[in-house]
Amino acid sequence: MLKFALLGFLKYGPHTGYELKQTMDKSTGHFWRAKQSQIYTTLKKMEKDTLIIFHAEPQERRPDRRVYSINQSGEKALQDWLLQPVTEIDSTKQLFLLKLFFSGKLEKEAILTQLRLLRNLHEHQSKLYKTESPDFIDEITALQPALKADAHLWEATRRFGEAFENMYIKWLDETIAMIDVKF
Amino acid sequence: MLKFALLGFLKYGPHTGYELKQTMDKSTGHFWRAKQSQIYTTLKKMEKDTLIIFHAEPQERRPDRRVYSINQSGEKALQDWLLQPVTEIDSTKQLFLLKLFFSGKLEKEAILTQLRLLRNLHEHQSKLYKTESPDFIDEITALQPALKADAHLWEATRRFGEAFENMYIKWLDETIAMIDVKF
DNA sequence: TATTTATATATAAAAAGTTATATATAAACT
DNA sequence: AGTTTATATATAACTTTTTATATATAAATA
Repeated sequence: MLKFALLGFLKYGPHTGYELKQTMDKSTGHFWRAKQSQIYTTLKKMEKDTLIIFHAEPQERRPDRRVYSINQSGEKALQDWLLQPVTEIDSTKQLFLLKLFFSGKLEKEAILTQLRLLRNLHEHQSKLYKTESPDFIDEITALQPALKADAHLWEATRRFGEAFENMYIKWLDETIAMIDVKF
Repeated sequence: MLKFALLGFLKYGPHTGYELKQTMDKSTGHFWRAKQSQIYTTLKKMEKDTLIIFHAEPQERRPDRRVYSINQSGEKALQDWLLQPVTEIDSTKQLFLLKLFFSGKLEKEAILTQLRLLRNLHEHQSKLYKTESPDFIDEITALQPALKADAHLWEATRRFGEAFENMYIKWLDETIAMIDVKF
């Protein structure tokens, strides 16, 4: 699936592997990220499959910079994927829930400690979402009117993150309260 | 991480690979599942690493039933993992958000179609959570008082699923409304 | 001045997860 | 009577992802 993320970014313009990593971390990082090594190997494979091309910029005493661009068959693959009807809910692996599920034999305080640690982490994440520039849609629309729809959808994914964190913190608070009472 | 899920289930008693698959699908299936092939290969590896043992029950005209049990080093590995302080938020890959993020150039109706398809799926999932036996905690506590704490934590994971689905549907409705107005 | 961070490439090895396949019986359904 | 589902085992091949490592410069920070 990383393939489609990379095609998506390349649709906006040519990028090197390094740039794709930076861009991805900053934009889709909350719901889709990849290690640098995976990005490089996936780009290689995509180039072999002729979804993208690259031109090499020679550098002194370093490997060439490989600037990748999407081509027609890449654009088609991206479009097909975007239009392919959604048939399944994303299966999300929640490692923390797995841990909690098997924590029945731990001491009450040990369970509460884990829940409180996670609460701090989500509190922090929640603040990050809330401080992300709230008027960037207007800014982008002013500078690049062609990206107006894109900006609205990017903002929708940010709102998802915000809603997710709010839900998570509420659930943690309720679970902490439940354990306080029942354990 | 599947290793810890399997250790967790084996802590409750011996299971075959087949039984582990069934039990996992029914209990942690919403936030952690695995293919049968992965379960079998992981059990093999865990046995080699002496976290679990098995005794073979011969069967006629079939491979032996391998009934796996957790041993002391498996119990220690599980306990260490449960008590290891949580330091990170689960990184959840949301394929749908990725798709939406890159959908800015699609027609309005194409985006709305995808959002509505996903809404149906989440509506269905939400109902599943709500119809899961609400008084199973009392039932388990009556039959097996030793599992009281476990049952409360299992119920907490169910509540998470319910809260997640509610949040998701609300976000989908807001996003559909936003697109209706802004696109 | 020394260390760290950012820029920039890339590969090797291992772990985790998916898809496909093979075998076989019994019970339930059409 | 024929098909599907549930029970039960398991491997092969492949894809995806993570972890670790190697190289090298320039700029910023301590």
